[in-house]
Amino acid sequence: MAKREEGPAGVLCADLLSEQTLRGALSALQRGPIRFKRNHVIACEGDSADYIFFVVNGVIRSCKTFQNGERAVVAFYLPGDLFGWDAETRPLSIEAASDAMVMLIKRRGLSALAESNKHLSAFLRSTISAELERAQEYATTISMCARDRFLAFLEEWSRRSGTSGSVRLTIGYQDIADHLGIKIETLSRVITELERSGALARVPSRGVLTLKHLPVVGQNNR
Amino acid sequence: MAKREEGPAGVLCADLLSEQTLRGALSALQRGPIRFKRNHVIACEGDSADYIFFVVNGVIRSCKTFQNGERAVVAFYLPGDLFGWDAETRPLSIEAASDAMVMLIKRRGLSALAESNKHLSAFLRSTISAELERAQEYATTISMCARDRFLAFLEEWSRRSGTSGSVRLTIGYQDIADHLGIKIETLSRVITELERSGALARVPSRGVLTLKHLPVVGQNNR
DNA sequence: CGGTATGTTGACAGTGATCAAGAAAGGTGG
DNA sequence: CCACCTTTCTTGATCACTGTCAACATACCG
Repeated sequence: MAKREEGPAGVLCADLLSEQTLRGALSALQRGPIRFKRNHVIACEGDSADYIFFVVNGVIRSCKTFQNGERAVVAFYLPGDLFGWDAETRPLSIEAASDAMVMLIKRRGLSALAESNKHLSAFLRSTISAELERAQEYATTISMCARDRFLAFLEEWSRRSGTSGSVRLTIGYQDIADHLGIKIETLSRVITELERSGALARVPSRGVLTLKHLPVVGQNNR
Repeated sequence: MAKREEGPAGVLCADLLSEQTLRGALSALQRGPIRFKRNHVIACEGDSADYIFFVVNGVIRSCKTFQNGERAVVAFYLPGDLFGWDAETRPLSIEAASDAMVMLIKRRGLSALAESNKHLSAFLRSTISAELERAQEYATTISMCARDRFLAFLEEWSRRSGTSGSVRLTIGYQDIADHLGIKIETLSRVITELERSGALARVPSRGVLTLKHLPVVGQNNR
């Protein structure tokens, strides 16, 4: 589960690659990788969902923007993640949370391919299941206070990005705040306070947080 | 999408039933329906997930209980819902939020069946996808104020239960509050205030809320 | 170098949590 | 059917956390 930035062709999953025909069929369905700059909107809420996405590098966010300008960042996708397997029309917009490279895969084509290939079919099911489980774990933070939401986020980010000890946050605070459902000022204060209490060390250079110790999450609520 | 309480055998999906062999194979995998009383714990967090569940009637909740006794209700499942397709071990506990009848289906068996039946395979994928989409829609409420969270909940409940105009809440306020990440006192106040302002009418009898009009959700945040 | 985007800090206000008490509803046994 | 008990919901007073507004600091970029 370490790094999976394997480049254009050999994409989806090591197991799947062993099948020569599948590999060929897949490469016929995919476009890219395409480069996106930070904050570029890759797909809009309401668009027809013709493609699913594979993150080669960078971070993608899926989010909803409300009429009043507020925004909820529902999820982040990291290198190796396959996502966007939604309904016919996208319920959320897909945007680059950092400079990123993304591969696009035809949804219908992949769907058809899954009909005839049971490995692919099982793989897709487990991929979606895993995302559902993450979404549900995220949902358990709804009753937590700002500090615990951030710690839960850090924990998940650390786990998913495969790093240990130090966590490199390559996305902006605004994105994190919108993901946690708190304001950026509150996020800033939380981080400052964690640093002051010695739970966290901030490396001055480039968005790198080093966590020294994680206080238990889920003890306090709002 | 109306009522789907079709009883033991003819369970999963109308399309699937047309296949005689599938029907037979499925009935070999399922147990039940089993009756559970309100608050009965059907499966615990950490248990191995040998079965998935099909709700025949009543309401099931999946939730996480924290060390401090706080609880987060991640999702409710209504009659017709198929769920519990998690990892090997359950990330959440499964409990009856009202008196309910549930069918249990062997996970491994269904998984094996899906390998050889592409309709079932596609059906499972779309079922999980739909749940993911609901979880993500739910996630967009994380930044909302108590009132808007409740309204979003009512909207979803109304849509999913297939009623229009009047919504019958067959579950307790505590469950709803824990689902929305607010305290029961706050929930009570929100409902009282909505009623006072004329947005909602409460039918005195038995947990039946009649909604007259839904104010726009997502305008205010906390 | 200046300008814009991003993050930090302070003062204050508002929402929701907490604590406490009471009311209403459901269930049980007489 | 009523008395009693338990559970669930309601309401009030107070407090803590987080949002808001504003000013400033810092980093980034042409």
